[in-house]
Amino acid sequence: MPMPKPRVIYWFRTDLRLHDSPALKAALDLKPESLYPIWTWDPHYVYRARVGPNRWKFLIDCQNDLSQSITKLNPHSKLFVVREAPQTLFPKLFKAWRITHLVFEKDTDAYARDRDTKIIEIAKEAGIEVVIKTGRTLYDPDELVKQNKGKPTMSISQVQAAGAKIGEIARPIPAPKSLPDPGETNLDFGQERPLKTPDINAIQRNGEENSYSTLAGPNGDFAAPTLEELGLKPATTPHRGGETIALRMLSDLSDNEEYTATFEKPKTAPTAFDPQATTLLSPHMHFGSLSCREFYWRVQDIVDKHKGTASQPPTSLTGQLLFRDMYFGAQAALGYAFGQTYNNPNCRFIPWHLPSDIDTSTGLITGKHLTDSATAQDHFQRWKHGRTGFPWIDALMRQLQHEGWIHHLGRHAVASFLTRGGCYIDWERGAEVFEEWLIDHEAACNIGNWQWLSCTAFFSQFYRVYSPIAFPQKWDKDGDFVRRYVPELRGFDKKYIYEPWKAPVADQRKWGCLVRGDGSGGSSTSEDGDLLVYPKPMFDFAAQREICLQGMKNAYAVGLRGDDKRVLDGTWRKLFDDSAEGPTEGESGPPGAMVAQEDRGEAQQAQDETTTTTPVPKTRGSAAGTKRAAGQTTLDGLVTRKKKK
DNA sequence: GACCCTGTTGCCTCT
DNA sequence: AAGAGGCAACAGGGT
Repeated sequence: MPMPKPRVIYWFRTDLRLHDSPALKAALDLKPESLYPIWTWDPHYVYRARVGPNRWKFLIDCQNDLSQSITKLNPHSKLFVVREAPQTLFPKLFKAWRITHLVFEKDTDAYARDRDTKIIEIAKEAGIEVVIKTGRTLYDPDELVKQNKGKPTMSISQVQAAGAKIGEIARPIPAPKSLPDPGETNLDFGQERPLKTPDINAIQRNGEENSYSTLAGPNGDFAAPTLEELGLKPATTPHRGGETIALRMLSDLSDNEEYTATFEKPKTAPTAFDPQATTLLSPHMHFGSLSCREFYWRVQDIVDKHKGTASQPPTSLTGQLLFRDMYFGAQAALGYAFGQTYNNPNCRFIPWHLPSDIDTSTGLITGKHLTDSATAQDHFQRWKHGRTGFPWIDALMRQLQHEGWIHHLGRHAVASFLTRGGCYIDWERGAEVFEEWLIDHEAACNIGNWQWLSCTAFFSQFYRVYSPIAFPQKWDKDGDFVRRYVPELRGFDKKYIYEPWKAPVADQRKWGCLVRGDGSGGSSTSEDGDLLVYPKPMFDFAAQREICLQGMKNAYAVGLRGDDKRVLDGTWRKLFDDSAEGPTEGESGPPGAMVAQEDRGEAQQAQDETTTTTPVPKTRGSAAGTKRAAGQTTLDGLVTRKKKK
């Protein structure tokens, strides 16, 4: 019996490009009779992962651009976006389109591994040959871990040592010059629709989510969806996706040889916004609209030309990619546990405020959090929505929400502020907000960076606290960045731009904005005329910094990791004073840093904004009262609390 | 065990 | 005006 000619599904995921795709090359090397470029509409992304309209928009840009590029190579082809989960869709497609091979790029994200394992099983059962190639990172994360003695990669030197053992980073592969036709694209089968609830992205929508109404979309043409089809609110980001744009941006970068060769990340300005000080290529890296090897070699060839004056990893441009690989290696080694403190052997345990709710049957965080302190909950909301009263922090958070991107050092500033250097709130809360809003959200990098900045893993010098006043002044003495994103303060003298509450009220009036309240009334006009309002700072930063330092010092001295038995069973509390910062009262309690809470119905929980729950006083134990009365809005009186032992 | 060095990106004061 | 040193001090790897 002659071998059937290959009929191949190429499954696009986080590799939305034609240039330098090792997996796509493998598909073409099969010399297929038919090649189907497919995107499957995974309900995990639609309903379970946090994705705001800006990242959706970037993804759809990438899909449309890729589809057009495919059509340019073969007018009969395009990106076929099929609106069903891959687990149920593929068996039907295999049959209907007489598929022989399934090809895709390896993905080591925790969820992706689970999904792909299942897909491989399904394909095997259907007699389909599966071809998987590494291509998302410089090195295969699993190989990197293997060469790092099987341990998660926790420093750049480990990555460099393990990478050296693997060998030279591959040169990019040119884009294909032609693509085979797809075969027939009949859909003579039913559509399996996912459960629409729980929908973690309900708050992102202002319309009905309709993307599962038909397999091939509303026009039956397999087109990429629109934000309207997804029922999403309009996107506000000025940044655009797609391989065409990414390659142009890379060319613009490499045209500027001096910038490319001498780039040092810590010297770039987080306050620059027109244009930004860094490459803006991170979202393209995430969606694969630019290959990391394409970027690596374009830069490295320029660096080699400028020996002597060129910057070196880790601060150089290629160094940034090494950090990316480092975080992928850590994630590949730890799986789901990488994304949380609970049960994570690599992560320090610190009893932050607003701890994650944990499903003890799976050992995984649920995506909800518990409110141990009404004050912390208020701080969190004010941080998230850019009304802390610290202009530098508020400007960054507003830029993040509106544009979906902020400079790396800006991320440091807001992350330090939320966790170890300000609010003493769980880094997992911050990571969730970044997941929701960043257009370049990469799970491994986001989680890793939050652990870094909160000093729970990768980094430990917690006494290096970022000041919301001094830090931005290194680059922006005049406060132009604040004026751009916090327009209420546009008229303020530079002397007060980072500390507007210190300005005399007469000057505040003259400059058109009063500093008062907590920002809950918005930034519109005050009751007395045309004056704008900007909130007072939500705490005394210097005092709060001391509280955090003491808390960190104490937690470090206790020295627990996330997988310590005492963390798992809640008895870690014995090791902390009741008065220590965080939900530390009593000697035993719920797992992790969870706090007792009243039973609440699912419906009630779903009504709360994303992950928040209403504050509930603790009832455990007689001595275990609330350290802070619900509704308390300042930390006055706590700042002089004496040190533990 | 003691010491030293390194670690992408702190702040403040002094020179 | 850029750089050094003090601040009170971390982990991890090497000797």
